[in-house]
Amino acid sequence: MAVKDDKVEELARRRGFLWQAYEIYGGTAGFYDYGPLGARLKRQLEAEWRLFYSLEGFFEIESPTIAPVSVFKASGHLSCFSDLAVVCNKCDSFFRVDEELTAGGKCPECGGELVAAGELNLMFQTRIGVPKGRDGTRRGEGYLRPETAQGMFVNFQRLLRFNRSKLPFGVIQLGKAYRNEISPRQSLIRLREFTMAEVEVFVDPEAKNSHPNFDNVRDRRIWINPAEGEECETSVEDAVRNGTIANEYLGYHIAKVKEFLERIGIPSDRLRFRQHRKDEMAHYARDCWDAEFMSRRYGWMEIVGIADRGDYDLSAHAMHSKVDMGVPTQTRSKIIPHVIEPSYGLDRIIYALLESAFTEEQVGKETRKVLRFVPELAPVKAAVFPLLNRTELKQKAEEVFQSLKRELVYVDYDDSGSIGRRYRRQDEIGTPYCVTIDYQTLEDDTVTIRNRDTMAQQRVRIADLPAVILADIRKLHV
RNA sequence: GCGGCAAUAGUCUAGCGGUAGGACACGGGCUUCCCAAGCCUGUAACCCGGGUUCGAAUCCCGGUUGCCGCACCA
Repeated sequence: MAVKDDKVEELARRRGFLWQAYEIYGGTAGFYDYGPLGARLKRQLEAEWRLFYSLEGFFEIESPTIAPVSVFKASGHLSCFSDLAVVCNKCDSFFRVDEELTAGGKCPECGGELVAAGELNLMFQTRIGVPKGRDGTRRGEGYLRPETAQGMFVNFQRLLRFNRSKLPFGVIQLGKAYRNEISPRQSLIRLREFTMAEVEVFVDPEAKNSHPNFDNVRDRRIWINPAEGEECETSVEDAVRNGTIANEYLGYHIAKVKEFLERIGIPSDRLRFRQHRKDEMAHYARDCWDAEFMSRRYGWMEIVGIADRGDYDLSAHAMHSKVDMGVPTQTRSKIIPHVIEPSYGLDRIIYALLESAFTEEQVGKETRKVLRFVPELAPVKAAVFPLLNRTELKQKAEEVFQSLKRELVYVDYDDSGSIGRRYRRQDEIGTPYCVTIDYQTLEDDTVTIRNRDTMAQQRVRIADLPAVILADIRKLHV
């Protein structure tokens, strides 16, 4: 609030998309509220995502957000998150303990002495049930999940049986995850509580190079930034064949991620796929590509991670739980499937959507601000106005409003101020269609539909209104 | 976490020790036959807690939040 805000974020706050959480108590960093329009935008994004992966034949589950410590001992999150931290007693610089940096060592910044600063744990810890046993021992140690993925791995046996013991199959999960970030910043980019949408594809490791639908994506063009070599545009097929992308499954899902992001309105010229270098890869990953969005405000930012997790998770849970995660095969002994995981950060995608939808243009002396959402995601699908503030027009407009609402649900009515002002209000929240009732309507039951992007109007019969608007919305779904 | 800077209506801001002002937005009314027009009118703010002072939005201290840099981002 202090510094002049970015226009997109100012609009998002003013019009009810995004608010700092717990504002009346001064706010809490890393937490955001979605206001009425933001929540609607997000719900619709989630619906599109479900639809997209359900069409792949994947099934959705919903696991708890709290898990006992044993899950994270197995997954590696506990040890990878619980490193000790040291702090310099001279300049207060803060470091994660490693071979070079230990308590008693020298600060690389100023040469001061490093002292232990406690545990650096990025997971929120909690207690499940009564925190102490009769003998005084602590128990019920639990954590808020830092990713939704573990819920799918720990249920692998159930899921496999559900799929009648066949590979491959895909499972999706959408929900909150929590990371106690040291310094959350940049609005929706680094939150402490955020929404993930994760896909786990379980595949026979020997089948990773023969995805049944690879033909559908082989010619897709993608911008890649590989760990070694130059950033370039390439086809999915070439990147897989020359080994830049490790296998067909990974290539296929990179292509699907791009398809989804384009569908929801992220322009492809602001998208690239960047490969992680060995030293930045997560503890579970063999290969990892980030879908990155070019933000005008923050530069390249990760919005989706597509990882080849190998058999890391299933093997780890098999070992810790002593439950067999193997899958019987016809010709070989049991195998542990590999996992290909596209993991979407939905809040970051909401930010990317807001930024890429936002445009300003000069109309006469005024600046017209428009959020050019794809109609599927627009939080208000249509608005109905009486041309003038006259009883007979208002009555008719109210009728049209009520009937349109039954079809489209998310419809606004507005009779305040001039017609131009009302168009602008709707432009600012991205409403794709504005329906205006004028005197001709009273004579022949036709209205004008005004298009958000072109500002052009067409006259249609009231009876045809829902069909005309729905047809336009569905056109985008081919 | 560290350092620097900042915090005034819904939004953007003026004021910088002595009655808190504007613009836009928003509500009500008038006007208006299609793109933020005009007129009248109304609502609305000094981040929180301490201190200094006769008096604090203003100065000092602490906290919170935000921005920038460093670190962190499994």
